Amino acid sequence: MSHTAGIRQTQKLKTRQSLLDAALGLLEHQSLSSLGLREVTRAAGVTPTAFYRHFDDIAALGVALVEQTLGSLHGMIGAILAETGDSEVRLDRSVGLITRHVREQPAHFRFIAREQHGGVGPVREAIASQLRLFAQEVAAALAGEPESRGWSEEDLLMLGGLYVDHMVITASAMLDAGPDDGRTVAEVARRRLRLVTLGRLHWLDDAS
Amino acid sequence: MSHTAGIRQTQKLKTRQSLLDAALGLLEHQSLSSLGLREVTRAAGVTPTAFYRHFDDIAALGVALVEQTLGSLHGMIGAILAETGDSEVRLDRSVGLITRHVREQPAHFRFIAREQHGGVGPVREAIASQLRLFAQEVAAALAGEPESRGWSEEDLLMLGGLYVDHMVITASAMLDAGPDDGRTVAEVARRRLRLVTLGRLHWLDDAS
DNA sequence: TGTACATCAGTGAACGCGCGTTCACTGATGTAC
DNA sequence: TGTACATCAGTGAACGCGCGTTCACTGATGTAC
Repeated sequence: MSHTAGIRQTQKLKTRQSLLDAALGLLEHQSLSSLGLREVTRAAGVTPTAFYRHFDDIAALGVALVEQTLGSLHGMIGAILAETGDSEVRLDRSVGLITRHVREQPAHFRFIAREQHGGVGPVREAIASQLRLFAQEVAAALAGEPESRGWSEEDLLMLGGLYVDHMVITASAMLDAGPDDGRTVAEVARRRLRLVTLGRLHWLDDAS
Repeated sequence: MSHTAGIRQTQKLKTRQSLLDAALGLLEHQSLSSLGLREVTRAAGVTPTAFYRHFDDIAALGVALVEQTLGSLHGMIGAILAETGDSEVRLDRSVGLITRHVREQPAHFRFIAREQHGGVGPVREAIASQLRLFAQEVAAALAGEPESRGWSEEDLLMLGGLYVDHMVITASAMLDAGPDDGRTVAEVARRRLRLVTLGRLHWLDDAS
């Protein structure tokens, strides 16, 4: 009933986090379905059997990793879109923000890009579910803008999904590119966003 | 020096194809990096050692699979875009063609979607290289259209890449969707394409 | 505060199993004359 | 066409290895009185 965490629980959470961190590190150069339980515990500095105190199997660890990785990004989208100002400026900031996040936490984005269509069902579903949430958040943010007057909810969700997919693609391209090609990737991402935004502005031009 | 294939070579190619087919089948429910050599040979009906007569390792088989899978799709894009007529009709046909291909050869598309960002480097590179080629083909086809007057080569390539990425996303969404949701996926894909096409038509509207 | 017992995160040994790779081989196919 | 030899795709046994999972355990932390 106490609200402060006991020593035991604190230590347990620390070990759990070690497992997650170790796994994320290892996943930078391989995919989840080839990640071994012993490999993870070895990197985390615990015995293989300790793993079972925290997760049923590697797939369960993967799902936890998805939630931790994408959960921390909620709100980030709203923050970008809430900004006012010239659309070109906002566009620059959006791309810049993605670039920065990818450079700061490459392993997180690599993991999501890799497992979005990877071989582990529960993880795929967890990612799809989170990305659907993101698309809804974007749609909700777009709905409040004057440019969205007259848009159906369905179309807003379509556009939100388009932006989210674009972000994932951009992040993935950033990761594949060397540090030199990063600028090129960002520039192409900016142009794509510009084109999509143009399409958005003319979506209701002609109902015939 | 003979131009007709000998019995030996014919048989060897047949076995090689068995290995590729068996692997593709197994990859429907797992990713390449967790695919075992023995697993493949077992499914193909040959001994494990026979594998080495055809490929150095599983990664090499993966690269061959990429070439076989994506190589057969070249030209398909040109065929769509070469069609004349109302843009709405062309758009419908494009989505319809993807839908059909995905339904006919789900394993091929699943493989590409999964390994595009998968854990096997050489395979990722082979896919990226093929998709770059597709983007160039699309750009070349677009260049011939009146709507592309005044477009820089760079922008055409950007748009080509956008279309290709969109196709991959659509194919992947098709695969994830049940047969019932297929219509919804196709409808959303159509709207996205429409929006991108709208953006294309207004790309040069305002140079200020 | 002190004591006696319960809980449970992490240990370490043990298991059976399938893996990738090696090696010497077989016998059908190909080639030279 | 027939013969003698070379090639080489596929075989089958054997290897050492790391895997996931089980089990009984230890000892620090938590709890009841």
